[in-house]
Amino acid sequence: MAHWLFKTEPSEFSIGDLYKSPGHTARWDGIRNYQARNLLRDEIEQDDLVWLYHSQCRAVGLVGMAKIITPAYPDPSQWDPESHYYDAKSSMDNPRWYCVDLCHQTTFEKPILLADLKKIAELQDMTLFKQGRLSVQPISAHHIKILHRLIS
DNA sequence: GCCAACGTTGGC
DNA sequence: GCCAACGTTGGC
Repeated sequence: MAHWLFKTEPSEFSIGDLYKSPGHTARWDGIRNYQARNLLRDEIEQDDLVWLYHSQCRAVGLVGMAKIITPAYPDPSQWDPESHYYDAKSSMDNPRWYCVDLCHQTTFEKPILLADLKKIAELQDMTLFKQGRLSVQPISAHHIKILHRLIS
């Protein structure tokens, strides 16, 4: 079972919003970056775990965990002209963008702040630091061990 | 709000 | 296929 880091801007959709969603479950849509899309569509599997990361806010960092409860499926918002995520160039028979559904698992008592992650030498080769803008990232087993220590 | 880094677009 | 221009992301 793999672990992933998903970024979100809490002003748009926070871990609290996920918790408050029906069944603590929500669609993770609006991914519009090809590298992130490829991970979603080709690598991510049902039951994988997601570490949620809040960006563009006062307390930037990892805020909790969720589980992927569906395989990737075409993101319906790409065909919705009313949606901010509408993509006129995506066709039904060749969908360009994918999404998954997530179920909230835990919200950390205290977030693991980016400022603290930066202080841990063993974490400096995380994708988070090497590809700062990628909104869907793998987390290696080695890094997971270290992160688990930070929340226990 | 600023700005650096990065991704996308489009003319050639 | 190159690359300049432009748009977006995200920490601070």
